[in-house]
Amino acid sequence: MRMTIPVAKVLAALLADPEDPRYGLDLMKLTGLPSGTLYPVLHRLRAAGWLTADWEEIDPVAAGRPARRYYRLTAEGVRAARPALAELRALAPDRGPSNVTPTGAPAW
Amino acid sequence: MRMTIPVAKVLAALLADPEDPRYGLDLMKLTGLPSGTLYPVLHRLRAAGWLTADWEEIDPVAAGRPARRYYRLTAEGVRAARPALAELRALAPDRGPSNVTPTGAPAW
DNA sequence: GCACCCTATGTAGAGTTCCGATACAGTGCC
DNA sequence: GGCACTGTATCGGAACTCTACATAGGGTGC
Repeated sequence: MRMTIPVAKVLAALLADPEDPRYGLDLMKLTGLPSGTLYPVLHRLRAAGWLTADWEEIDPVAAGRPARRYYRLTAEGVRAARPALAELRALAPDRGPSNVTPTGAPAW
Repeated sequence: MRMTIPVAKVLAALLADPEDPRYGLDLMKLTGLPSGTLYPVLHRLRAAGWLTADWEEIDPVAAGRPARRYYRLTAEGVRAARPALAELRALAPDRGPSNVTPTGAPAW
C-alpha cells in the first residue's frame, strides 16, 4: 500500500472514528477529493485489506435515494494507518522555523 | 506546484533551516528518497521558483570529490512551503482515536 | 414529455509522478 | 585493471491523480 496524500486523507477521515463507517459521497466531502480519485483509492485500500465495503440494505424507492456503500477500517487498517499518518505529521514541524520574521527578514 | 509526499519531504528538509543550503546526496539521506525521485522533484521546485541551485566552486582534484550542487529555498519557496506543510500536518490528528483500547475492544 | 438538478457509485483516458536501474566522472586503494 | 566511494543526473515502465463522462433513480419546473 503506497502512501500518497489522497490515501492519507481517506485514512484520516476514517480514523477519526473507526467505529463509524463512511460512504463515498460523505468521504468526498470530508476529504475534498473528486470521485475519480476517491473510488480508486477505496478500491486499493480494500484490496490491501485495510477496509471493508458493505452495501446499505435499504429499498432505494422507499428511501428516495440510491443505496450507499459503507466503508469501515479493518483492525489491520487501523493498526497500519496510525503510524503512517504519524510519519506524515512528523514531516511538518510544530511551528515554522523562527529565524525568519514575518517580513521575510532574518531575525538576527 | 503539486504537493506530494516526496515534495513535502524535500521542503521539510530545506525548511528546517532555510539559510543552510543542502546538496543532492545530503537531501537523499535526509529525506530517504532515491535519486530517481529526488532530482526530478528538485528540478520541478526550481522550475516553480521555489529554490535555487548553485554549483560549489571548488577544485575537485584538490578536494578529492566531485563538486556539489547546493539547493536553497527562495523567499517565495519559504512563503509557499510553510502553509503547504501545515496543511499536511492538519490531516493527521494529534493523537489516535481514544475510543478503542489497545486490545481492540471499544472503551464503552 | 423533457430539461434539469440531486443523490449515489463508478470508469476512461490523458497527464503527472515515482523509483529501480543505469550512466557518467573523478578519487582512492590494492 | 577492478572495486568502492562521492557526486549529479536521466530513462522507462509502473503507479497514481484527476477532469470528464457514464449510469441510474427521484424530484421539480414548464
